[in-house]
Amino acid sequence: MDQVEVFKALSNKTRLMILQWLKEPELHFPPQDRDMKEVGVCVGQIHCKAQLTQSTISEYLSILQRSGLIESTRIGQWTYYKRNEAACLELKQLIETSI
Amino acid sequence: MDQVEVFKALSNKTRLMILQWLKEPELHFPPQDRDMKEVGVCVGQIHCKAQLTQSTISEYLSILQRSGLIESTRIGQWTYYKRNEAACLELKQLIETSI
DNA sequence: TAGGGATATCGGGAAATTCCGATATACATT
DNA sequence: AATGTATATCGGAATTTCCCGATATCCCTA
Repeated sequence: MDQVEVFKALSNKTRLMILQWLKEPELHFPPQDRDMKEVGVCVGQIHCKAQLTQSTISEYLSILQRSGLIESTRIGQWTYYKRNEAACLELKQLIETSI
Repeated sequence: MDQVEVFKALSNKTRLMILQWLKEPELHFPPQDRDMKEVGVCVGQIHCKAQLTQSTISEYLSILQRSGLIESTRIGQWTYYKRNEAACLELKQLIETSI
């Protein structure tokens, strides 16, 4: 886990919000066919909520994914993103010991 | 505490190192007249260790200070920087609950 | 296989960040 | 007052980030 890369990923209001929304997806996104806990939330819903263009959100999701904090699953035409809870925990522990 | 500002401050290798050095200053810096625990470490020592120019280090210390994670004391011609442990704790707790 | 919907990628302008050298300021000593 | 030392600030070139519109890709359905 690259600390600097993770902090860069988190140093943007929108990306921070996305990570927090994905913590409790049922609370922040309308119901969808697939189970949010299992597969996550599709890009379109995140795009709607974030109020930035689709291309920007897609890029931001990539940045978060590269940092390791979220992961994606492609199902049909949809890509679902959810938190990587193991990585989030690792980050917290890293911060706990290194900050 | 502005989360985005704090993460920006931490999204740089050198600034991250500085914050970590200041965690145990006696371990990372040569002895000095003033008590490191009390007043911190002077800019010159941090500059020496960081291998960047004095002006860059001075700016980085300002960024860390604006984020709230460190604080400074001026004594004579020296400015000593030390961690703001309360703010560091607040950050950890914020991350614990919000990430 | 043609068309449409969901997402990713590309190219780019504007703004921010990185890091520098030069210079200013502040303080101590002589 | 003059000089030397420690730090801060300024101006700037190079790079990165932000966010967009346009377009490409992928997948589904008719």
